[in-house]
Amino acid sequence: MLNEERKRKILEITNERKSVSLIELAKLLDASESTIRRDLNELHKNKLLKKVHGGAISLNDILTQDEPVLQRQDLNTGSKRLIARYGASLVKDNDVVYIDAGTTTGEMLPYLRNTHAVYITNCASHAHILANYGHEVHLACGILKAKTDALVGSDTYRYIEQLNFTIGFFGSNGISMEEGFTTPDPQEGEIKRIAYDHCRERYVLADPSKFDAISTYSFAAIDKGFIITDSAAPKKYKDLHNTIIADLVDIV
Amino acid sequence: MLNEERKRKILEITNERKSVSLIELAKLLDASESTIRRDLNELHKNKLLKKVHGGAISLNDILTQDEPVLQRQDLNTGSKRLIARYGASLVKDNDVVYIDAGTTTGEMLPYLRNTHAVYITNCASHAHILANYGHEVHLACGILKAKTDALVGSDTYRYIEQLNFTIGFFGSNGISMEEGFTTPDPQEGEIKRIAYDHCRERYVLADPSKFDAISTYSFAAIDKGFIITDSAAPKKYKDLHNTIIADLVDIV
DNA sequence: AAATTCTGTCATTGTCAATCACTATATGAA
DNA sequence: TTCATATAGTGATTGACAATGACAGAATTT
Repeated sequence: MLNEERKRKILEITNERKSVSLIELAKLLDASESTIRRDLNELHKNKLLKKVHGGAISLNDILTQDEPVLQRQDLNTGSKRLIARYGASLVKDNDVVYIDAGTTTGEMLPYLRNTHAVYITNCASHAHILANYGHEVHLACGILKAKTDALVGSDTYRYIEQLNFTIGFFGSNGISMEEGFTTPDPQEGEIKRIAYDHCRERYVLADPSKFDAISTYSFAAIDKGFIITDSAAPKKYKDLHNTIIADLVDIV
Repeated sequence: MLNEERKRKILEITNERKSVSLIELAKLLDASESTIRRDLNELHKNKLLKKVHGGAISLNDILTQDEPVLQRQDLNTGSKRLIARYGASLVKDNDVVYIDAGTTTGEMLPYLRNTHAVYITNCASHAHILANYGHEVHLACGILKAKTDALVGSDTYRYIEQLNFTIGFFGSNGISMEEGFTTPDPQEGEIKRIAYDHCRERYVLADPSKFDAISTYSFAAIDKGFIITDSAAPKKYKDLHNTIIADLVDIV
């Protein structure tokens, strides 16, 4: 890979993920630690990212937002990221993977490294990112919603209806015992429902704040598919037979 | 292979892949490293690509990143912009507008102000931008190509085949009397062709550099639809009955 | 204290610019 | 026509330079 090309990718990855560890960059870009280190030093000198002990963090975010809170320990072990990484590790060769729209599933994208799988999504920005990682990506058709970049409507519905996925990953605004998985937008909910129904294995990624919340549209019952969360989830949800607690040791 | 022909191919490859190594170019074009090196030096001097250690990087890519640097007067009166603005001014209420993938059509997006029209495209980034301007946007399905963000393949073909557009805007890498409108990627070409066929009014946006160039895949004959260009176009093309010369005074 | 990450160094490999020799083509004089 | 000369494009070679990966010892984090 060309030097400049690699540096550009480092920037891209860093900005996309807000923060990234040096070792991960080395693996992702198939270069030695020394090389990445040199790149980071240069990019730091040019004020294109901020180099921190163990990796780098995006500057865009520090400038626009008010949370310079990203610290070293967050590089790999932040709760949301842990859940995302666990989910991503489940993708096997030859899988046909459905990726739901939303920020939670978005966290997964950088960790989806299996290029012997096919990815299908209804989110234009997810598709863009995955394609740039070199994956085969199929994007659903339909009406594009500006805020979420999600495709919705009858075209989207019919497109997904005709497909069958071996595995699917979903976000959910609310998870409750009675109402199951819920989402605020009925249009997006309909798409979630049909996609969910067409997956053989289903995983809902949920940080603990999602539990006991109920949103407008229910797209699946709670006992359909697995919930991936972390140890801070309420006990009654952790005790469900289909709840998975993501932990670093689970991820190879 | 002719000198000029080789240089044109180097540019094509570089822009298509965003970055390419010198050795790869030498193999692809069956020329010595020395020759490619000389070509790259020249192309770099003429600001047609960026030569970096080990190969070359497309300028298109860098330009889109540096866009905010462009001067305001360039934005409105540059030849490409003028063509794009003229094209955009043709959209009427209730139009069903097809927007082709590509940088040329991308220039149009900021000038598309008619929110009483529906926009359909096969380019994820175009769709994203249009949706954020508040338009109703339909995006085609299919396989997402990383470099161009264009959707291609049989799904895309079928999706577009079932639609009818009142007006369509297209880019073209080459325009010649004999071969008509041509584009380098056959997959994208097929989509262009079917979309072109399903438009009532067709406009090809072309800066003067596109004339007398021939690319791989021909998606339409030159007398089908209108060409929008500027006064610097070769006379024989300006004399065509279906060529429109974009001029500031034409745009309200 | 242990583990991880950082800095600086070194040998290796890859790339660069400059140069030379070869070929094909053109030009004009004998 | 035939020959010498000029010109442009190409491929190979070379020493100089840049990039890389590995490693050791220092610094930092846990």
